[in-house]
Amino acid sequence: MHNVRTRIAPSPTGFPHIGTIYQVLFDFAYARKYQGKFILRIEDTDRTRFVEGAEEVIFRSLDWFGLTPDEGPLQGGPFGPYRQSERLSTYQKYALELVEKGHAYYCFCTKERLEEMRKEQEKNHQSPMYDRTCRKLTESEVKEKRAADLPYVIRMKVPDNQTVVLHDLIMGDIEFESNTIDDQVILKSDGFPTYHLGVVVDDHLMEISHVFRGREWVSSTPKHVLLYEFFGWEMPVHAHLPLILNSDGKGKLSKRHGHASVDYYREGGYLPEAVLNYLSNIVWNHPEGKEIYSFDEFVTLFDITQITSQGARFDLQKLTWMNQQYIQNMDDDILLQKISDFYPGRQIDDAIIRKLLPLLKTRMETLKDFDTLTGFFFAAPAISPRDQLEKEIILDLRSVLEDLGKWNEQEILVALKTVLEKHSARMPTLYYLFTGKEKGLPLPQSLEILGKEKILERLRLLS
RNA sequence: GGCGCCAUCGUCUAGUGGCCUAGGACAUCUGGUUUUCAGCCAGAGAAUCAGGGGUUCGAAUCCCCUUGGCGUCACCA
Repeated sequence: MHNVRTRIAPSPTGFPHIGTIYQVLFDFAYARKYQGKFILRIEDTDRTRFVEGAEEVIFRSLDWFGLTPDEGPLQGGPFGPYRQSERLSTYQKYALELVEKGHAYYCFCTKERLEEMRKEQEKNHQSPMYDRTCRKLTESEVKEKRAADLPYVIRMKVPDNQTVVLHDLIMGDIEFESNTIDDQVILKSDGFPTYHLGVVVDDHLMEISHVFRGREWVSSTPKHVLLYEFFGWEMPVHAHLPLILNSDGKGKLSKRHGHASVDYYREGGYLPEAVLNYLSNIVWNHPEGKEIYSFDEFVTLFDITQITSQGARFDLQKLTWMNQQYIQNMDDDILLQKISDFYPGRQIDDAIIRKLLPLLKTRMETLKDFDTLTGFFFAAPAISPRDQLEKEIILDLRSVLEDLGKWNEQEILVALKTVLEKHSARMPTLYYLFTGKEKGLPLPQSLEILGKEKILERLRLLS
């Protein structure tokens, strides 16, 4: 096998989809596994859908997951440029080569005509396909139209009655009848290539060895197979990954769902390693049945031919559970770092948080929970007693805590219990009085950490 | 509709002809620990392996059909 080179080829048309990361996971892992390279190529060939700034968000997202490419627009490399809009002349050259070889042809049909044609076909219950009108044009007719400066596209000339087979690493061989394949446009009238020409040319030129992509691509892959044949190039190994479905099972995970976006996780306090773990686990199983495993472990153990063949529904609940597991088992120093990274610009007292960490770890599902759990440590909640009973409890609390000899967890607990018993109240009441919420971090430890002075002061303010 | 893919608990899956009266995880429910909430521990319910035919001594596992789901049919990727 020659050098492993994998790639992700997103188009900058919006926020990065979690499905893109799912693909990159395999690109990246495969490249690491075989000491290869992982390449990022920006497929910005659709000017109508181009979104300003989308490219930067892609870079940032990959970095956040630790899936930084070895080659790409940012890091450069020997196969650049890595942006398709900067490679236009290349595609034009190859499109022309195909025309010369008789594998492609000029098409002058207008959009209106094509639309009408499709309508007609649908009415007659035929599958919509280009009717090959321009394929019949003579050389001189083409010359004439070109001279008249008519807008044109270049289409691939799909052969008749041929079986096109796709060898897929995961799915095995899949056969297609060439008669069902459309004479796809490969070069648009604006001089930009379509996806089909773009990928094939670039994957070849960039010496991509393995293409991992979603299953939604298999039906257009025979076109790519043909293109490789036309050019006389060796086709990279293809592996089509099972789709990630909406949690209701209806269709591909769509942008309608907030959690389809990579930002949802970063902003929601999810850990990239947990997300990656989850993403790999929905289609791959650890040989020992483990569900929590590191990316490195995944890299050494996974076998691309052994991943699941079914589309998997996205289960945010399970991801959240995994995230909680990661937090719970995380080294204190690392967690501390993650927390302060998550709240940039905030002055956080490391000493206090370090003491809270053991209490926090089993209670934080995401880093975002840090705020709700520890809020009252940094500012007294704006509350007041809700009834006469609470007023009395506060008074008792003040005197009992004031008299406390030692300010530690055990003593505080005894004191709290005394007050509780006297009024036959329950813990949640105290939680409300101290934190503004009826549940949270263990109270005795929390009060100890916060300190006697602060606590008494707050009680004074309450009464 | 054409073409292609897929089909095991609610969800993700294990399972590659006998070890399966189908295992694990999430979720759900119950009990225990306990200062609230978590966590942890123990346990329960939950899949006639989509349905129907074969093949075989034997099928969740192999074959066929049906059904269902998904994908795709653009000068979008």
